[in-house]
Formats: sequence, C-alpha cells, structure tokens
Amino acid sequence: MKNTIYIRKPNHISTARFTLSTIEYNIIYFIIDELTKSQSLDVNVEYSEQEIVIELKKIEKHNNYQRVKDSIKSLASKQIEYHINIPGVNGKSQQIQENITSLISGIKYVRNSKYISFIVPSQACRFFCYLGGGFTPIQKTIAIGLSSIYSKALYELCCRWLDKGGYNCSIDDLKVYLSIENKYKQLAHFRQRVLDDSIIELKEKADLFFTYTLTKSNKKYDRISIKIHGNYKNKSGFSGVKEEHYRFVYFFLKRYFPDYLDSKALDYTEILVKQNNLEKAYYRFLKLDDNHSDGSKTKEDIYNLLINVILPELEITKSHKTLNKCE
DNA sequence: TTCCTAGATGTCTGCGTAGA
DNA sequence: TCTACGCAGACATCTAGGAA
Repeated sequence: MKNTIYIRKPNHISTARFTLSTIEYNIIYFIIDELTKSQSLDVNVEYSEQEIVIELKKIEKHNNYQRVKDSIKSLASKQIEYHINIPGVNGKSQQIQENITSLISGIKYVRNSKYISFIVPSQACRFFCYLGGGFTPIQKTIAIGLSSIYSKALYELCCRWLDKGGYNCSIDDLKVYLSIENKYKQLAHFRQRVLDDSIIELKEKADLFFTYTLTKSNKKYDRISIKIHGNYKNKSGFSGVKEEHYRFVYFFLKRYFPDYLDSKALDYTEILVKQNNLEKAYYRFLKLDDNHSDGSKTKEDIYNLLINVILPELEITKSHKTLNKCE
C-alpha cells in the first residue's frame, strides 16, 4: 500500500479530443508522473522544456522499440491549442494569448538501449501541469496495467467521479468522451465490447469498477447511469480482511471528503486504524452505503451524519483537531 | 527486430419485437 | 401493418502478443 503511486491527471487532458493507443496512454501517464513536481494550480507559471527518459519495458512489456517509437511519433504529431487570459495592467485591457504546440518532440534512442528519451516543449508542459481546471488522482500502476484503451478511459472516469459515487449522462456524451462517437453504432456491441469488457478487466485488475443501467426515452436507449464501486475483492497486492476494511472505509470517506480538496479521507482512515476502530467504521459505513443505494438517505444526509454523529462517535474529529493543533 | 497468429475491433445484414 | 430500434451472427480489418 505504501508503494501506491497516484498521479494527478488534469481533466482537460482527459477531455481533449485525442484518439490514443494503449502505449500512448502509458506514455502520457509517465510524462505526468515525471512532471508531478511542476504541477500547479497557477496557469501563469513559466515552464522550460523537459527531457523525459523512460525505460522501454515500463511502456511496452516486450521492449518493442518500433512500437514505442511509432506511438511517440504519433503523440508528436498531435497538436494542442489552448488560450491563456493575461490580465490587463495599468488600465490596459485583458489580452488573450493563444498557444499551439505539439505534445512531445526530439526523440532520442541509442540502439539496444533499455531507455528512450524525448522532449516535452515548454508550452506542452503547461498543458500537462496546469491543475486549475480540475484533476483526477489515478493509480499509475493500475492505469498502465489495463490493456484496453476503454478500460483505461473508464478507469479514469471511475477515479474522477468516485467521490460522487457515480454519474448519469447521455450515451452519446459518453461515446464522445471515449472518442467513439462514430463507432459502435449498435448498442449491443457498445455494451459488450466497451462497457462489459471494461468491467471485467477493471474487476480483475483495478481498485475500482463500475456497474451501469441504461434507460430509454421513446424507443431508444439514450442515457446511461453509472455507479462506481471500490473493488474490495481485488486481491492484487492485498490480502486479509483488514485490508478489505481499510479500502472500503477509505473509498467511502473519499466520496464525502474528496482528496482534491484535502487529505481528510486518508487521515481519518489512518486514525481509525490507530484507534482500532476500522472494523466498527467498516460495518457502520456499509450500512450507510446501503441507505444511499436504496435512496433512503441522500448524500447530504450521510455527510451531516458523518460530521455530527458518526465521526465524533468514532473519535475521529476530536483526534483530527488535536492533530491539526499539534501541526 | 521481424513476422506470424490470435484476439480485439468495427461494420453489415437479417430477424424479432414494441409501439404508433 | 408499418416503422424504428435492439440483437445476434458473420465477416473484414486492425492491433497486440509472443516466438524466433
């Protein structure tokens, strides 16, 4: 658990209209990971171009340089365009700066080497590093380990909407997000090859998975309702009942204390462990989760219950205040 | 690194069904 | 009965995996 690496993927990258291969997805995860220290909420930060060095087998497990090179070339051919508002100074009106850049350039590879390097231009660094438009924490190892591009994209969606427990949207919007608006014209194929296959892979490899229901207006299915679940049964790297409790409690708290705001979910879970209250919290939260699923309690009800009753009962808020005071 | 193969992906056709 | 839609299956094409 200590080795879990989260990367913060800016939401504007996820919603950018790229069609990416699995290797291109992996390269982007590595770029973001490498640039983590430079990530900022401030759009006006100045960046210099960065050289990224990646071990081939971490992107492509068969060390197939040709495929990695093709993917990097494909990424290099993708251009992005974004605007920055420059505030007016001394009575001058606000200006808009247009930026157009490729994502990467300058590929270097020494034959038979295990490593490949390339340059991320300064303007692209801003694209990868700006978090002010929102970001999604993603487990890097899990994301890279997923073999289908749809599993990767849907895993990112699960991470993004985890704190809300799920989301509703039109099927067309989801297909646009996945860049398949003109593909899978048959709903059955979309379900089977995109949704169902991703669920199977996420259940097997990821810490989150989803279930969905389709609803129709008139005769046509046009909306999808997705519910996100913590994959407590996923054994990879974890074992024992306590771990299951830890993960459930952490993911449950994360819904009400999202980690893009602060680290309360993690802090509270750690306190529960220290105070031997994890199991108690687990059964309490299970019940609340059921209440939310069957509609007997809203998210707001549960939040209020947590803040005013349950967390004090579990001696969390008191400990946390003490903790904050000590800091 | 190349090349072959298996599996994944995408499209098309025809049939069944529900609603107007 | 007609129309629109969903579904199943067949087939072509593409991509990833693995052996040499």
